[in-house]
Amino acid sequence: MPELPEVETIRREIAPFVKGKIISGLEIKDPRNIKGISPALLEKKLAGKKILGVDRRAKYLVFPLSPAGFLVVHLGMTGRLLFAPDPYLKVTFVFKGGEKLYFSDARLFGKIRYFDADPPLDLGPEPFSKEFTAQKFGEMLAKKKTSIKLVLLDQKILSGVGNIYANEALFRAGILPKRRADDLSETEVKKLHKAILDVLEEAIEKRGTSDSWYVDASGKKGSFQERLQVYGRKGEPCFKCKTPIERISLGQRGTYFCPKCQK
DNA sequence: ACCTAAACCTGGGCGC
DNA sequence: TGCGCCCAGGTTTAGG
Repeated sequence: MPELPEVETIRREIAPFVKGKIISGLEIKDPRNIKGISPALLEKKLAGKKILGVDRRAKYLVFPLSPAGFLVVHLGMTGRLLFAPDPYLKVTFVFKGGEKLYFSDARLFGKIRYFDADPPLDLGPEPFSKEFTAQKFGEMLAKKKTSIKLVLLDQKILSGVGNIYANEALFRAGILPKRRADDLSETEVKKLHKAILDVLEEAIEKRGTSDSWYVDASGKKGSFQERLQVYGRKGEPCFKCKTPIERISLGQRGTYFCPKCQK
């Protein structure tokens, strides 16, 4: 599923392609990913607008438009932005000159939105921003009584981390997913803070995790799935201590950990 | 205010 | 081979 590293990989790939292009229209094969605006009005709002660039805010892609407006795309779980269509094509963005960018989404959890003004996405700090310090992270965690795993998935606390990287960061920090967030020691908070940044950085370097659906805009898989240490490894031996990786459900999500390496 | 759980979706994997 | 069941989970919404 696309989390920060996957969305960032796509952003870097499509930015040079779309920047400066003028949207001439949409080809809507299935309108169900278009949210908060009718397909007809979306097309009217986009037609004739120039794309100024592509920003990433957590897992969202934001396309600022000229003379005004913002196109916002969230890939959900199986959403894709592609240079060539695939079998799950839903919406095609057509540019002046005839070039196209394709949005596909098998499970329809992705969202295409439009805002006249800067989109209010209600997100917590970006992991790579200067606001995300170990100290501030600790202050936020101290207010949360729920499990650290669920706090990492809360986009209002820290934005961009999803299920795969939450699991992996907790393994790297040696912290059990069900530990209460407000129970972590200062040392643990620092380790977790570093683990989050490290795992996201490495995953961007590897162009994301193609565990199931994710591919980049060219249709190519990432390679971070080869580096996963706990996610999806239920019953398989921990790479550090050989203890079988366990799977529990937290917040209705698959949660993987090593019962020996994580405390 | 805070937290939990259901709902949204459907392709793919699995068991029979 | 084919059918049916169940799982995957980011975000929103509803309920406690």
